[in-house]
Amino acid sequence: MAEADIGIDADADIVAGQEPPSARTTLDRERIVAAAIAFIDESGLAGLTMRRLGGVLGVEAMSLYRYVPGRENLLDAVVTAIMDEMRTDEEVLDSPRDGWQDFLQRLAHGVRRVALAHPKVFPLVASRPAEAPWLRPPLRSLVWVEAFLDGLTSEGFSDDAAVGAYRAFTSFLLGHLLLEVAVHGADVGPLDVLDGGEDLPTGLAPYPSVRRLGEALAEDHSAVEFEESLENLLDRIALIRSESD
Amino acid sequence: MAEADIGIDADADIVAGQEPPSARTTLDRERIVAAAIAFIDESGLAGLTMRRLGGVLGVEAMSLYRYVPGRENLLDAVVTAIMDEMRTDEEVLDSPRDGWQDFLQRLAHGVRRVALAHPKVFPLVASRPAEAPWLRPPLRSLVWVEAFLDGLTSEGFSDDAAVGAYRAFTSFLLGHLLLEVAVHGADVGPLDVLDGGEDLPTGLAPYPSVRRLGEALAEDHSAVEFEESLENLLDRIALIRSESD
DNA sequence: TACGTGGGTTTACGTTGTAAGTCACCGGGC
DNA sequence: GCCCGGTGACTTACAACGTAAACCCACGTA
Repeated sequence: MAEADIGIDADADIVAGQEPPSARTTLDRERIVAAAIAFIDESGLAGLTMRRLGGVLGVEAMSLYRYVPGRENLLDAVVTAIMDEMRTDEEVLDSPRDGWQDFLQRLAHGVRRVALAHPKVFPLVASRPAEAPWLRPPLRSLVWVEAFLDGLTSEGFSDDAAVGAYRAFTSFLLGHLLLEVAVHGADVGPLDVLDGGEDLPTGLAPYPSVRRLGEALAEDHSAVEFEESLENLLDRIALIRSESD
Repeated sequence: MAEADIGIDADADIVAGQEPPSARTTLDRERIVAAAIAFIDESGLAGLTMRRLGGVLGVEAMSLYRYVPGRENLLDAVVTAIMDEMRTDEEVLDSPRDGWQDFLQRLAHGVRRVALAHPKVFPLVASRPAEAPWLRPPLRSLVWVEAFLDGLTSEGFSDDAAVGAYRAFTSFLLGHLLLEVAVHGADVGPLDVLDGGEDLPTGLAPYPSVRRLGEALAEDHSAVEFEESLENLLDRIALIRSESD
């Protein structure tokens, strides 16, 4: 940043009407990816185009291609970037300190925080093809996979038990968070507003149970369900651990 | 193109070489949706365009719009269509017969069969926005939601218990099947072949655990994991059931 | 024979991702 | 001072997409 005021030089138009303080340094990959995340966060994945993304960065679409090979690759970068946010999450540890349960609890909550922080981005984590079978969503970063496996084996898990735990853990997180984020109004396109009517009584006469339970079904108990399911998962993992001794 | 020689009457080509009895009558929504599913099955979602889909149906792209409002709507139709396949699945019951455990077992396996039959389509089930909070993926059909809820309440579940079970059930299925289908090579684009090398030893020196466990991680134990997790889920649901008595 | 209409085609437009070429500036050797 | 390569943006161009609108033609019916 820095060169706030420009005296004489050619950037007169910049002086005219731009973002006041920070401003027009050069582009770089990180800034692009961050802008993409912000864009998806508020306009949805469908609304993200190279031209528009260039737009918010004050730049022509083609300029992005100097730093990003293409849109697909950019989306990949987006998913790894949001998972990287967990590295600055104080609650998440990179290796067990107070036992593996605590370790996994923190990790799970970290992922959940990421998902809730970016509900429109999170489905990408699941739908992007993984380039390797060990990079299961939503833990799509070698760093975290390594942390997971190493963490558990250091806590007395056999190799097989660690792998089994990894599978169960990812499967649980993916399912729960995807649904939580979806009900939270996730993937809705760029500009569609949900009509004010939360009501249901349209043509579901033939579905009496749904009709009767509709209200209960609409309630959002994600948080407690998450805790309970996670607790249950940890029990199962404890079992896996003890079985392979 | 296509209808190379036309005799006198236009139906000559039909006589020539079509599906024996039914054949190239007019288009209709069902045929279009079926073609879309087949197309995605073998070329991936990314490859599906209105023009190409018209192509395989021997018709111009715009003709589809007489039966389908647009691509988005078509994709929605695709997901409800594949979930409808379960209705012809003999193993799946539409109401409990030998207890709710059996009922849910059959339902779960039915969904799994659908997912495995259409690995490239299944992610759509998760990523399409649900128009109502009670239509949680992957059970994205009122028919099945009703069957689920009614089935459980008829087996002595309280309303709350049925709803809780529904949430746990969908969340489990979604997570597990999405991952199973993903490792099975799901969303890969239209024409990218996975390179023959299944090996891993590229640049993951800093990840010793991943390196060591890579082989184990690549193994596919989805089937048994599915059974075990499902068993565990049913236990949890039994608990939910008894708690709210 | 005339007609309306259902089912398909043609044409056209705006938007997308991206390959290729171009131009403006800037810092460093003579 | 001058030149000059390189970097970082812009411009142009193209094929493909989704889809609106107009059209066209063969048919069943009157």
